[in-house]
Amino acid sequence: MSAPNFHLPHFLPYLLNQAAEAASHEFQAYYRTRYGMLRAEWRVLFHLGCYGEMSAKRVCELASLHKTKVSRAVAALERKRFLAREETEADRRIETLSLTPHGQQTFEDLSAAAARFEAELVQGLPPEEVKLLRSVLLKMSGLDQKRI
Amino acid sequence: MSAPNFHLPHFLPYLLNQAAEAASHEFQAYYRTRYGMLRAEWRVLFHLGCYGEMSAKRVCELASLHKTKVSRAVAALERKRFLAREETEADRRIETLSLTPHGQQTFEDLSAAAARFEAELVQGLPPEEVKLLRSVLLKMSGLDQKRI
DNA sequence: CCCAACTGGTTTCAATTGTAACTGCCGTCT
DNA sequence: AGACGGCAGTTACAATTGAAACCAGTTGGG
Repeated sequence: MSAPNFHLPHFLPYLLNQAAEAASHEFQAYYRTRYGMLRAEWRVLFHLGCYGEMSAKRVCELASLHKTKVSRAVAALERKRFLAREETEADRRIETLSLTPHGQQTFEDLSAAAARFEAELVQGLPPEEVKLLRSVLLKMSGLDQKRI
Repeated sequence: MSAPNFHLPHFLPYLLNQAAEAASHEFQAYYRTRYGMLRAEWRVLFHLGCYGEMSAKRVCELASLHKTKVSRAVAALERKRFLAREETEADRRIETLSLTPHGQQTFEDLSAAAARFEAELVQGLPPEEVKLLRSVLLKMSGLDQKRI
């Protein structure tokens, strides 16, 4: 009935969102200004870069992105010649996506940048804490369940 | 030069975003379906509920929300009779925002729900880990710097 | 074989967001 | 006083997103 004395900066979903936003900020500025990419676009690019070719559907599942977002991201990446689509023989509904050399090169630049930003982010934190952080986040995100 | 063997689910900004999204999901469904609120709206509501009346500007700073988002959220909350604005005597540019009784009651319901979702979220995790998680996120988000 | 139900992916349309320009009010310098 | 610059908050317009309808292509039961 009376105010339950709720303390906002202890609320995990809020904390996670704020931390996520703060953590993504610099990287976002990098891929936006340098390659004109949107969030969904670098995610698709990185999935193909990290895991090799796959269908749009698979990207949706792995990245927890809605199919319309992926559809548009793929269209944009194709327009910019970062990826190519190929019709699958066995099932003509499915398009196999893969990076072009240009896309591959861009992925390499971006992943190097990502590594730098991450290093900056965790500098000052004890490695133990970072390790634990990763494992907890992996569990909470459900990313540990997804088979690649 | 060659593929730096970047592993996406180890990349903290990505992990944080995925975890944040997963963690917010249920609570989001709750305030959306039950009160038709948007993200910015519950954030404004919670700031007023937790910290008492303040200006829109102050909400922007504390919540790291852009002023247009806050402006629209305030308009929506006012339309739904959750908050009231009052012109400040000293400086007529500033509007002091405060919850109506109805808004207060809604805040109480939502914060109770939030507490339940959070409990569900951390159940299974050792309290130590949760404590550490919070402190790391607090640092990374910059929320620990903001004076209230 | 054939049609209904389903699936991968796209498009359409409305709702949400971001950027930049705008309003009215305040403070200061002259 | 009065005018220039700055600030709180709003609005207009374009870009992004989400929900639902849509289009092939595929599958499975009769």
